[in-house]
Amino acid sequence: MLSHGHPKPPRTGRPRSAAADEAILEACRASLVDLGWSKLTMGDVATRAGVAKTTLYRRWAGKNELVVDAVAVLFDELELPDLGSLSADVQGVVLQFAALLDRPETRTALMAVVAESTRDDALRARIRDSIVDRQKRLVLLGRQRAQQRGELPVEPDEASAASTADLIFDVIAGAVVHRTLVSAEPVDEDWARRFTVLLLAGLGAAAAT
Amino acid sequence: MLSHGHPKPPRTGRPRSAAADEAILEACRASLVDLGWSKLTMGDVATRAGVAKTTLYRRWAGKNELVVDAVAVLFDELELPDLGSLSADVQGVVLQFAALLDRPETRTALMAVVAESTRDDALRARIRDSIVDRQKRLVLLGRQRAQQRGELPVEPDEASAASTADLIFDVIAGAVVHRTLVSAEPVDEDWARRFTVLLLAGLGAAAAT
DNA sequence: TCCTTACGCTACGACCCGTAGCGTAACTGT
DNA sequence: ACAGTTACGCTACGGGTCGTAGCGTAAGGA
Repeated sequence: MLSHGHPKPPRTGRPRSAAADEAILEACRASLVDLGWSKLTMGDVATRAGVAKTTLYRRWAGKNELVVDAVAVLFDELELPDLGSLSADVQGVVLQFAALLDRPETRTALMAVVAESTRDDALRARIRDSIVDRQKRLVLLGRQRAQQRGELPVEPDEASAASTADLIFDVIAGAVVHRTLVSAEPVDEDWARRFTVLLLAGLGAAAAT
Repeated sequence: MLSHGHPKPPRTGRPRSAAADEAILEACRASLVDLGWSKLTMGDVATRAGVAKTTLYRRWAGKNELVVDAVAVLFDELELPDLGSLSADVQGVVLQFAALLDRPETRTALMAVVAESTRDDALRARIRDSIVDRQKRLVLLGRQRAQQRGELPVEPDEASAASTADLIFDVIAGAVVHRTLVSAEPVDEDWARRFTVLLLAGLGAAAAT
């Protein structure tokens, strides 16, 4: 879904082509694979999608916004499979996130749009809404399940619970991204297992404090 | 030092101006602050540095390589102060790294060049040599000190020791970068303390495995 | 002094940007 | 059926950046 709170879908005139929307996003992802972020151009995406360049500019302000929407849908497939234990759940989501970062579209696009967002608050908000929150949801859901299983205590203080979740989220997402894109080494089962052991042990200690 | 193993410094002819080198890198950092990564141009850097645009291209292949070198020197100031305990050392290096990421030059440049490096192996090697290894050095030094203090056991297996160090490095650097640039929330003393508690407890558990 | 390399400067073709203008297509209300 | 409204495709354009070539000059070394 790319509805970002469109205030006015006008009730008259020719409606926008939903097929064109999907064709453009698909063409954008293909262009990311072939050309990468830096060499991707609006004209190329338009040509691949079979639409006019002006059509792109009627829907997106520029390259940044278009790529965020094109990549965001890939994060929809992130699910938290209930594997029976917190350890297995964490390991599963780590491997799932790593698999997403293995795709050439996300590799080249994710860091680039985050870099752009350091000077563009609206872009950062768009990334947060359509990408980051989708990941953070998994952390919150995973904690909830662990609490139901009795693996984690139910924190009474709501504010501290939220900041702990933020901490966990930054550690998980940050470590996987750094391992994949900076260290450029694979996130395999062995790494995921070692990381999960470290994280859960740390979680227990942090809760005791 | 920006010597990247220059194979042949020619022994004849007019030597390159070292003053121009420094002026260009300084101009590049200033341009990053004012314009950000995406709007930074080679022409603008040349004008600020008071040199001709062709002089830039004689030394750097393009914007990516220039910015890496311009930002790399900022990572020279990273030090591991001996604060007496592993906990204090980790906390100190986290805050130091966060302070570096608070600078507008690094905020806008670091993620951008990493994004570019996903499609450019030579660029990734340059980043590794001049930036990543400078950070990783702190992790190795910190572990060495902790082992001398008896806070960490000396691992007999060299391979597993290396991969553990890699894991720690990705967790620390990844979490700080993600917190700062993706979550866009400050790495203050409280966050650093909570993160350190989590990391060290996890480290102990990982060593026991 | 000659040779070699670096530098500043200008100019250039190529590419991409983002927009304006226009004719046409699609859908809506009367 | 018809007029009103919006989307679309297409062309063209000024503006900007890229990366390079060419030339004359400056700064060292044999």
